[in-house]
Amino acid sequence: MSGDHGHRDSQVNSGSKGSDSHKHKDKHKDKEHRHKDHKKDKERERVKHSNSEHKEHSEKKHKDKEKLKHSDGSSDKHREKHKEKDKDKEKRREEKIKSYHSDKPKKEKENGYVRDSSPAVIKSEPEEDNGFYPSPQHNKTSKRDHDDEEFEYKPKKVKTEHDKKAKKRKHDYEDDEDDEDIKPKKKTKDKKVTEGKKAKKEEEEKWKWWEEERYTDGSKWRFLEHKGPVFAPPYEPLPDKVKFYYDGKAMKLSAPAEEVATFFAKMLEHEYTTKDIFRKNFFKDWRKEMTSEEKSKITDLNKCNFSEMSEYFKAQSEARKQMSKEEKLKIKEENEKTLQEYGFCIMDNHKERIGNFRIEPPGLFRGRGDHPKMGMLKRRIRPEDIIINCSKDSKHPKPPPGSKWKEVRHDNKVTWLVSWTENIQGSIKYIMLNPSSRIKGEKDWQKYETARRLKKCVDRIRSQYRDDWKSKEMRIRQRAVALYFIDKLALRAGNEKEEGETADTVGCCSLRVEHIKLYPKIDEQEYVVEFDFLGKDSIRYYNKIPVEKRVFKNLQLFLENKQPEDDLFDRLNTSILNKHLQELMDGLTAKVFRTYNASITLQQQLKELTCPDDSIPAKILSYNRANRAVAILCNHQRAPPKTFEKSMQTLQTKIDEKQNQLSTARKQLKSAKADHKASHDDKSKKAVEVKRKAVQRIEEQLMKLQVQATDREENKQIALGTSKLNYLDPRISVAWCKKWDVSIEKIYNKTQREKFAWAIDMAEEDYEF
DNA sequence: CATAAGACTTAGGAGGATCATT
DNA sequence: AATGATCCTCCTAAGTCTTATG
Repeated sequence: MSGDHGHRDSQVNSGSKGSDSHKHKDKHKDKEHRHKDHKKDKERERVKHSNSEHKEHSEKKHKDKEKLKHSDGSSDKHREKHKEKDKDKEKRREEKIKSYHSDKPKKEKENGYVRDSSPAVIKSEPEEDNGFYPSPQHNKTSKRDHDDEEFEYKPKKVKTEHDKKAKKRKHDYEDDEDDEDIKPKKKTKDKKVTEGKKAKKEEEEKWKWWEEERYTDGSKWRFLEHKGPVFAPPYEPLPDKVKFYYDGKAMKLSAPAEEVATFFAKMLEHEYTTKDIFRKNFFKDWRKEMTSEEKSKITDLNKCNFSEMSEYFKAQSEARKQMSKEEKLKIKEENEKTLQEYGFCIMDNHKERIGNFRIEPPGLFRGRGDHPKMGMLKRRIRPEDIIINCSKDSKHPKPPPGSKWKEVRHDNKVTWLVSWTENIQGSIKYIMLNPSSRIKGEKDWQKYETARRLKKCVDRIRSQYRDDWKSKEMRIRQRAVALYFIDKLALRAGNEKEEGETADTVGCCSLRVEHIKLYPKIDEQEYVVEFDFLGKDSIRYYNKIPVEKRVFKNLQLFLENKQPEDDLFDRLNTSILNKHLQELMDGLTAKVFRTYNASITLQQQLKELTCPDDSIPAKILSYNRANRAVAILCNHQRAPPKTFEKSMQTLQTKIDEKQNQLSTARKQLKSAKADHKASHDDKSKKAVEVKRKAVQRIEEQLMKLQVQATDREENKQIALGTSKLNYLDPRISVAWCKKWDVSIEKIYNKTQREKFAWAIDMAEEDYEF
């Protein structure tokens, strides 16, 4: 793919050579992408630069005179000429409160154990076990061999039953591969027993899969039984009174055509429906559903009037909101029932929650950003499209009466229960387990362990890629510069995408010339690179950042003789990069850097920002700020809430009111004091106390409001959720909570606590990422 | 090797549920 | 109780990376 980029049409972008391709026309024109104002870039910078892990070693002088050969043998005209004393331009953010931590790295356990699969009774995690599933009697297998990076650690047997003794035991595998040597013998839980006994009891019933051994033969389970998916409800034709009009005349549509029409009608309010591509795609697919009469009659979407249908749906949703309590309750119970029936499966003796047990209903495809396929019909999935995956010896799910599954297979090398092929991109969709499940949790845990292993060798890797900036080979220089971006800026890898099939977005390896600008000198800074491109989900990445001279020179070199739409790294792709990374560290891929940098940033920001004397709300603000630093690093954005300005205003009004209250209260306190001085009697003394309390209370309230305001303002267009859920080692947060006596509920909601149960259970306050 | 298919993680938004305020 | 703000859950698209295939 990178080979053919030579001469793309670029009229839109820079007006140079017109030619054959239209690929990149109009990009960045779509107002719908959030082009965030650049305010936050400042903040991004701040965060980055305060990240000591990222500190760039200021260079001595390198005379790099050596010639660089393109690997195709072309020329050595690229030489770098300048001596340099490449200064660390980065201003560090002044140190805040310094660590109150002893900072000595404690050794943590890696999750490198081997599961012992002795059979156990089914534990039902969710409160009620309705006895729906027969208990599987097999699973007699013993040891599973190990398949991943944690080989080095000696396995230890852990029993599966969950009596109290069992749970006190900590899996203590030390990794022996490095310099740390002390085993902090974790004393069995010395944690306080503050929790109510009810909570405690429940907790004890939870299955602690993390105390068990893992499969090591590549199999994901031994036994799997489930009820299959829940299908979308069948189409219910509109009442006759709801009319569709074509060219001003009412027209009764056949059921299939009507159904597709309702999809459009339901989106009428959305600006999607005003877009050309959307309308074109929709109309094309809609016509396919029409009878031949309809097809011949309906030839112009602009003559279609869906407004009655649209009104009807609005009225319906209004009616739904107005439903009585009982009706709502009934629906809720209904949902609960399907959840209980279809929402769980049995995997290896445990009842586990399924993530998405409902099949995606038909509708119009809504791609993100400038998606060429937006508006296409996403067709209804039937049992005949469905592949079921389960144990041979399980009770197989039954297809709905009168239908058959496409296939039933028994593949325990994969984790999914159900799959089907979607018609828009032709990709496969799956039904898998909930994040709280063992199978997801283990993987998640392992992800963080890999990132922690990177921590141990990141210095080596960094110095290596710095060396590689000087390589004679172009491909190596490109690889090294790309890796630098991935490490420093937490960019995504950037796989190639099929042109014209998806929105035009890029990641690191797929950056094009047009996505960066070089400024040898700008605003007091040297060697500045400006990034401006659309990343995943068409979220804009904008950043202007000084880089090391050598990187800058390399970039200039990479840009030579290229058109804006050419690949910046024309000799690199993600598989080359990942292959290289694999050689540097077992299990290392580009995305590990994101995880690593995110987690290490959180840990470090928490250290920096948390003041021991702060109140709990202030500590939580600090936590949110640390979280925010990560979100900025990873460019996790959100649309500013619709009502943001207004709600900010009301909050400000409240603050003003509070301030007035406060000054009144202070005056009263003063005069009470004066009274007391004059009279010295008991009564006035009491009055003083009362007023004092009042002032104090109001001060606290005011503080809280102000904290809230700051937090909200800073969070305007930053999404914290994604990093919290996917990038931050939860043990860092758990440890922080323990250390500062902040209850975990303040940081994680219920779902999050379920997902991170392993971390909550095992991390102590001295946990070090 | 290159490419496609497959599996699984990461992502922001919609809309309902819940909470706070009046 | 009504209303509005906020939180949470679900949804499913869009990535990454691995594995299979030619």
